[in-house]
Amino acid sequence: MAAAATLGYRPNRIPGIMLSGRSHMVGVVIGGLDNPFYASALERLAIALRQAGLQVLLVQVDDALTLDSALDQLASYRIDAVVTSLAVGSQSVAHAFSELQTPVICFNSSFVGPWISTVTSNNYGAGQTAAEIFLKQGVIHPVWLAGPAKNAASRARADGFCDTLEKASDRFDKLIRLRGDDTYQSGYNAICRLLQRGARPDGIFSSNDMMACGVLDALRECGDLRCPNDVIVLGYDNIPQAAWHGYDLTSFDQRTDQMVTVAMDLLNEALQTVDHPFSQTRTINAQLIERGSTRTSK
Amino acid sequence: MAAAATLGYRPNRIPGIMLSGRSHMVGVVIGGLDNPFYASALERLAIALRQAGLQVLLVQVDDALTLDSALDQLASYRIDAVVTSLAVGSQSVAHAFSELQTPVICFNSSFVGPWISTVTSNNYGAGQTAAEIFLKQGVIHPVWLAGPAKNAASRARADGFCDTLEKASDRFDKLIRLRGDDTYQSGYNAICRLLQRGARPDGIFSSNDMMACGVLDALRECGDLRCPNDVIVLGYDNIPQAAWHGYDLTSFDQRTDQMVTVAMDLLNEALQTVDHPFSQTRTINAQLIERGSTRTSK
DNA sequence: TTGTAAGCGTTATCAA
DNA sequence: TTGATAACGCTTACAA
Repeated sequence: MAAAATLGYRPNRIPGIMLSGRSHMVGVVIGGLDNPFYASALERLAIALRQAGLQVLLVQVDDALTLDSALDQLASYRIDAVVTSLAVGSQSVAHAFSELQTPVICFNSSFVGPWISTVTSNNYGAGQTAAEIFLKQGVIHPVWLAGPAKNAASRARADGFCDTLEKASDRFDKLIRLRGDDTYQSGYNAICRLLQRGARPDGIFSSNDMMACGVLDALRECGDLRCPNDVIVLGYDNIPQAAWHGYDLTSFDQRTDQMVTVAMDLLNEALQTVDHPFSQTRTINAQLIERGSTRTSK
Repeated sequence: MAAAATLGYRPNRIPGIMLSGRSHMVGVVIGGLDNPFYASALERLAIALRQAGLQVLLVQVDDALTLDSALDQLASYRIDAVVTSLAVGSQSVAHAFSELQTPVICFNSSFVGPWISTVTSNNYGAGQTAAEIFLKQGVIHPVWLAGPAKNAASRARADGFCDTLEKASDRFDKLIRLRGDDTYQSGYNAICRLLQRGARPDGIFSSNDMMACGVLDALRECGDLRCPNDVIVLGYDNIPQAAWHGYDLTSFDQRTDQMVTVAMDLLNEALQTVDHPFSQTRTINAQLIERGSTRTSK
């Protein structure tokens, strides 16, 4: 032991990988780290994985092409599993994951396939809650600001929101549907254009907080509608900026801590059922964080 | 080949690691992903490493204890090198890195040691530039909002700023020095307290953008000073939020793209001089991005 | 050109 | 309890 210490000997884990076929490495596939929500999710996930004795092999993905080659590489390193928080995904992505023959845990995304498990926020339910808030606050001219069409979570939020609005269609004007790309700027632009067209919304539900921040800045700079007195704004993700005094944005918190815990449970289960496709879905209720952007004294 | 395709065969890279001793994996040690600057730096770094054919073994570190055990694990996986963007670091951290006997590239941090190379922003020079802007804009009551004492980059910015102010000490009131911890809230609190004490600063240089956003919100909410007419504000990092309409913050861009390019150069050099300590330092000039928070018509 | 064998650093198994 | 040996899946060097 003394000799080992002086020589700076470190046991080599590589041979063990060859023997057991388990590398104790997990591929983590991410994209869009510029959204603080994903950055924070990655941080929590990395902590949880380290505590479980697993290494994080990080793969940054911007398009489907890099994903394919990245997955090939992950497979070559004999990773035990893949965790991904890719929001935007087609069925071809799901197919690429399934071909790995390795457990895949989808974090807040919604791929389906034999090896794929999912932990997701209750997007539909949150959409319903948003609609109920609009009802309670007496909103008449509602606006829905969607994320990219490929974002399944955004679609589910829209469904819950629209279905509930329609049940009370006598109390609402026709819903205005806008589309953004989940960035601040797209939220800003969408609302500026809307106001320039002369629309006077009194309730805006944004598919995520980044766009909602853009919405709030657009309201301040274009037109004369004031939040929350003339128009209330609701976001999703509860990013740190939502709590900044300049925004004070009501938002749905996805409770990433719970989601990570559940993801780790799924991961452990999947790792135990070795070489067999493992597929489960778990849903976490988002938690409404009420702030100034919906606080009106009407 | 046909058989390989049907059976889903993937070459195994693990034996190659044993033979060559090179894993083509690079340990990336990060912390504080809640700061968008670090999230974006990580994203760019991950892309560059993948393009260089290197895998990213991610290590999330919150304290020195996890660092030690994490480095042990990295060593066991026979990583080729370490890249870190840890902002806060003592000499004991540098020692832990050096013990790895593996090339370490410090990204915007400043550890010293035989195996350690560094690429850093020209913090001192940016501090000078900030002081010159204050001079030009006729600032009389300057404020410096520092980051954590352990943050070497923040100290260097302070040095450049203070040295230049002192050279023109006849034109400035005594510099007020505040301390934050690089978070939004600490910037907000620092300025609220300052204004409550009755101070009337007319120029605030914040060690990073997160705190500067807090500063801007504090100015809006506490006291009657307006930015930029009564007080100008300067940040560092040029995070996306600095460009948001609600902040419109003048900031120094560290040009992470250039820094990543240089870091990759250093990495390649270090990987070629195998088994020999490699140590170099490169500095990148930060670029001033002028926005509304310093645009005054005085 | 094709084929065989050694070796990488561990773990695990079986024999002494 | 201890010690020798096979095995993991490739690469490489050398022999046929």
